[in-house]
Amino acid sequence: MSRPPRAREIVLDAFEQILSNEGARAATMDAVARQAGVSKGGLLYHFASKEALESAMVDRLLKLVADDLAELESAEEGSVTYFLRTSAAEDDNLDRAMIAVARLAQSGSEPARDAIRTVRLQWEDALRPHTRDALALDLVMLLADGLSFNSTMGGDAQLSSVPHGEALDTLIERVVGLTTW
Amino acid sequence: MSRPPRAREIVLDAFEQILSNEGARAATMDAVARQAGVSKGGLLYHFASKEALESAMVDRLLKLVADDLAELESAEEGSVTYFLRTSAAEDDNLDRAMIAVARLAQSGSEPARDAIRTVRLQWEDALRPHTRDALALDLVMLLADGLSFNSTMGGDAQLSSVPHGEALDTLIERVVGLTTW
DNA sequence: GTCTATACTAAGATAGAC
DNA sequence: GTCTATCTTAGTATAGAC
Repeated sequence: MSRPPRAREIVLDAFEQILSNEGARAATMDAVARQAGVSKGGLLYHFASKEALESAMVDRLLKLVADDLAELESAEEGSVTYFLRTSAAEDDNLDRAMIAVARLAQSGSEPARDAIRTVRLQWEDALRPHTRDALALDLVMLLADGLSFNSTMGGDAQLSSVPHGEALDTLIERVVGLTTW
Repeated sequence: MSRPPRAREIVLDAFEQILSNEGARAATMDAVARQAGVSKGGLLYHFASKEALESAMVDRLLKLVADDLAELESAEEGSVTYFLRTSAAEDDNLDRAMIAVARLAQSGSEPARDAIRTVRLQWEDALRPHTRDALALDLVMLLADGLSFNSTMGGDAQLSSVPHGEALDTLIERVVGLTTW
């Protein structure tokens, strides 16, 4: 509690970064150790196996989502607007963790897939009181899934046709108008 | 042209199936050969490398999308309805190929990622004439991304909260009403 | 608490028999 | 055209020095 072990976080950051930038295939123990600036032995002191590393990544996501759910409830702009806006982001801690865990999930990690499903349900429960009806909630969730999916597919060289900036703001505004009171 | 090589397709089916059901990590040459009922040597006669196998999978997707774009144009129910309905499907050839290539993309294959982006643009271009404006088109595309994303995350043990059946039909109907003439 | 050295395993690929 | 056998490399993990 007093002071979190720092090296663990650095290693986890490295794992997250490689997963995001290069995909699960490239996220080997070796690559993670190199990126984190520690030796393979050093890595394995902190995380005894790859599974342990993945599990820690999932835990990080769950923690960040718990924080986000609190944010969401108190968001000045409204919960749904906040949710959709942040679903499109790529550069905060939560989204990086989300992308990393999504990559693990698609590569075959069951715990990662469970986590993705769990956090989706948590967000859905949190937004239910703020949306008109079940249909409106479905629309909001699917839209967020779409935005999130495009974040994971984007990567560096994106320049895709997915709305961003002002177009995205307008879209969110419209959808919020349709789904909330 | 006269008769397509049958064994190739069987191997490709096996690859697709393992990618969909177990993820990219499990889709090894060995596993594909076993599933296809051929030996490793036999597999490598048809596909000289894993890269060749992945490339063939991408080609299959591009081919199926080309067919789908033709279907979409002539769909009785309307292009947008057709598009959204099929984006939620999981059990036709196109969707299986889409899920397989999405898994490859997330695991780190650049060609797979390019393919996903390409087909998204193709669909977007095809739907543009059928939607009200840029914002409506964005909404339709993101909704389809969300539906597609949930297909890839679902897998066998789904039972998730993603709309299906009648709820999905209603949602699609509403969105089509909002985005088309 | 972090490193080097090394063992073990699995994956991708080749050679050549049939 | 498909198989068996084998090689190489890369990835995970262990042991033990520092």
